[in-house]
Amino acid sequence: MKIIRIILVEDDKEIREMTEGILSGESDFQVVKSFANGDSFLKSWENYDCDVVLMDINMPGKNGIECIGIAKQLRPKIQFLVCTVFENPGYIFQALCNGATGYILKNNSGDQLKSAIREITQGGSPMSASIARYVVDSFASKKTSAIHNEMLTAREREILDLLSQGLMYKEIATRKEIGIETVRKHVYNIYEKLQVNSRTEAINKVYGKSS
Amino acid sequence: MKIIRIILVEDDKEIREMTEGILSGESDFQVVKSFANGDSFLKSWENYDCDVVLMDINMPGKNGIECIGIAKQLRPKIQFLVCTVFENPGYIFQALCNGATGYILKNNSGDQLKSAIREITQGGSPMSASIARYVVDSFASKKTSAIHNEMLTAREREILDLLSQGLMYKEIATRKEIGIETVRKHVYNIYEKLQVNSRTEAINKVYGKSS
DNA sequence: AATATTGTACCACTTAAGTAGTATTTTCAC
DNA sequence: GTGAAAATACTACTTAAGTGGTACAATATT
Repeated sequence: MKIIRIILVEDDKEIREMTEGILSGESDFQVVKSFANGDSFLKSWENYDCDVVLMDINMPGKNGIECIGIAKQLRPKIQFLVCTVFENPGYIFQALCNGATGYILKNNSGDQLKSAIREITQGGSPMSASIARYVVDSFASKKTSAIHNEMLTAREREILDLLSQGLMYKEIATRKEIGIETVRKHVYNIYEKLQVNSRTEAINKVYGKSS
Repeated sequence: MKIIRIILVEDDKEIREMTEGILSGESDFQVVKSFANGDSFLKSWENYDCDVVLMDINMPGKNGIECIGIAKQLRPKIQFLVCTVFENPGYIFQALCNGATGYILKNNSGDQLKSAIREITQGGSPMSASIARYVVDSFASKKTSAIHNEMLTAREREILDLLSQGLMYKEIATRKEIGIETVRKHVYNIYEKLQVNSRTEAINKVYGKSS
């Protein structure tokens, strides 16, 4: 059995020790080091080999999100699992953008924590139910774009897609095997339908700018 | 105990009947209707009250993703749980954008299917491990933008921001109270640093475009 | 069969964007 | 205060993008 080596970063002493207790009861877990705040973590975490870092967010000094941002770039293979009481969407997305691969809430049971750690080492992304819902909902908002899209014909959507990739008319013409003048006309029609008058405006209108 | 009413959409007869069997064994589940394809689902699904729609993707006629897009707009409160063999990122994001709240793979066990259905009705977003990882990774890629951003000066980032909004050089010049030639120069420098040669490329490079 | 839509194509024109230099001033760090 | 970096400004030029027509063939739609 492969041992999962874990670093703990948690400022609350009681929670930290309790977590250590929960994890050390498992034969496939090994807590190699605990840190009481982000600053001390950043100072010496690289001296400890590990697979997973269990990270609190709210801590004196550098917070957990910043720590992840810094540490993930140095060791991209290490999985960072956020464990916090904060269910705030801002924190969630920041953490994920900075390189966290999982995000669970502290009110989860010990069993859930254990399975989250196992899941994250096996290519999953454990999230508490409400967190996952926030994440998934962040995609749903982009649906509006599709509404605008319905005004466009299939061909126009294809052109718009290439347009959004930054291709020149010439390149679009080549790819679609049509004349550049035809591309020009399609684009003209697209802009008219979308009520815009430049490539960038069209992209912003359709492919959105939500987050 | 609240009964969860379920609609099944699945073209493979064997899988459909097996799923019905699994679900009907639970006292809190009730399969109110099964459809063998997207077209027949769209035709009459509104006649059946339900809480959750379990949706396959690959089907003759309209596929599951399209069905979700249409149905979710009519009844936003209903939860759509995709259940498919496809682990393709394109499908995943399309499904979520169209209104799916969960996405699980068919190789999941019956128990996992059951808990996914319960989770989705309780405000969660069940995803198979690998699916969740795809979703989470889609956020991480945006971090790279910050790296590129660091190459730019504060002023250049301001210009780039306006650029991304589709403003003309003239407008940018007015807003920043500088000459249009200066804008031109800034943009030139930005493009050089980002190694691109058009507005759209720059935007794609910095403000993401992963999916 | 008649009509509307869509995709294709061309022309002529205007405006905006991008390229590449040089030069001056401001600002910030040392 | 000197030097480096950044912001500003100008000129000159090339290329791409956008505007607004017309026209015709291939598909839908009715």
